[in-house]
Amino acid sequence: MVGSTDTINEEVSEPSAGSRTSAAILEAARCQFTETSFDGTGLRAIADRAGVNVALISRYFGSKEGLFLAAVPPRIDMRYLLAGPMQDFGERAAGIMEMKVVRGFDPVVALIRAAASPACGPAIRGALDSQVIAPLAMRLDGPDAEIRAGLIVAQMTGYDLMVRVLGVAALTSPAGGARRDLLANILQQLVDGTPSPPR
Amino acid sequence: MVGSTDTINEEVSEPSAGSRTSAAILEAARCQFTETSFDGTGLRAIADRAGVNVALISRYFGSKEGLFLAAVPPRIDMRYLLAGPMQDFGERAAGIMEMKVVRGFDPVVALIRAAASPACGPAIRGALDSQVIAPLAMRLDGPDAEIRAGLIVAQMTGYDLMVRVLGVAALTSPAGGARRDLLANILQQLVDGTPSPPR
DNA sequence: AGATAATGTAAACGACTGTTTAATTTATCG
DNA sequence: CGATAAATTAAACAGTCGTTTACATTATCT
Repeated sequence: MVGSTDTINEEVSEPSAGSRTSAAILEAARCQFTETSFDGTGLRAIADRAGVNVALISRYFGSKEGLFLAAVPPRIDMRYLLAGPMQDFGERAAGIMEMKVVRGFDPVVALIRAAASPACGPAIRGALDSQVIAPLAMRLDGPDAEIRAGLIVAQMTGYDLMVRVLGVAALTSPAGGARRDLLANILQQLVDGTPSPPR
Repeated sequence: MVGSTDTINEEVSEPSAGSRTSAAILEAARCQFTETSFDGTGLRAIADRAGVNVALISRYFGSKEGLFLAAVPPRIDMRYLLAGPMQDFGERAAGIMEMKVVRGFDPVVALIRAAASPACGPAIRGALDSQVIAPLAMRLDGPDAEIRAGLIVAQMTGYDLMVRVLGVAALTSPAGGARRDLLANILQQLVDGTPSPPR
């Protein structure tokens, strides 16, 4: 605080003890919120998973909500999804949806589970509106761009709900290519703005 | 139990006191489970809402899970949706999705909220598989009927999640006709089995 | 009426919730 | 080293959770 030379021998590669444990809490919280919902997760379960005392959670993150917002911030990275031409959006999106989770933490699942809780719902809705639907709608040509963007997000979220939260059989079987193509196709139709179809 | 004449003056129009209160509990539980999630709902809240003692819930329904299953049975009535020609499925489905809830109880919202809870997830997945996706897939022609049925359910569930649980702006604005037509259209494309589109 | 079963009530149960307090250990630095 | 600050701990806080128990009330029926 006095001068910059005070912490000269604190290497950047060695974080302080506090930041190490807070990082452990964050990772444990991410996995726990993914597996159990926001309401269904107890602070003790997170603390035990992180190998840390319960009181440290309140100390570092103030409250359970504060921990959740720090661990699973309602920020969805749209850069990859919106990069490149929009005529390949369906392919890109379907590719993302097929990805498996590597380390127990699935932010989408955590957010979907938290969306069921009235405490977190408003924050998630706001993030979805401003960070996902609005940017996506801006990239869509044709009429009713916002509605189509909303339907795209609905399809993708519903897919995640079916596959990753519920584990519905029809979409979890290793059908591979066909499922991916169908998903890519239907999303692309919403991007292109399906004309009133030939009846 | 002895004879059928024992309960001769018990009119069918006047239910017993027990069934009246159990009905009150059920209605209160339905509304409460719709508003709050399964985990987030306390038995006291339900009892107060029904104007009933808490202990009666355990008496009549055994446990909280028993009450939930009795109040919000994971049974989705597919008769209307599957009645009539499948070339009008999109229209019928979109019409259903636009319906507003009348009396605080929205079974779809309650089920979606409950799906977030690991306790209820399996039951809901099973019901979805056997009662919704499978019957729907059986009515679909063409290849990958199961996957397409799953995607249809994903679209509809995601839509409900966006609109009725989160209240996303892009899909709640009173755009009316356009939204309904787009939804009907995209669902119908999944029914018809969208051919690999002209690229 | 009197016995019997059904129905409702108040209170307590132990277990868990998120959070706070006070004491203790550990590290940092003059 | 001794002082100071950071980090950690165990314990307790007041609540709520779902459920159970023992008791009171009310209806049912011979």
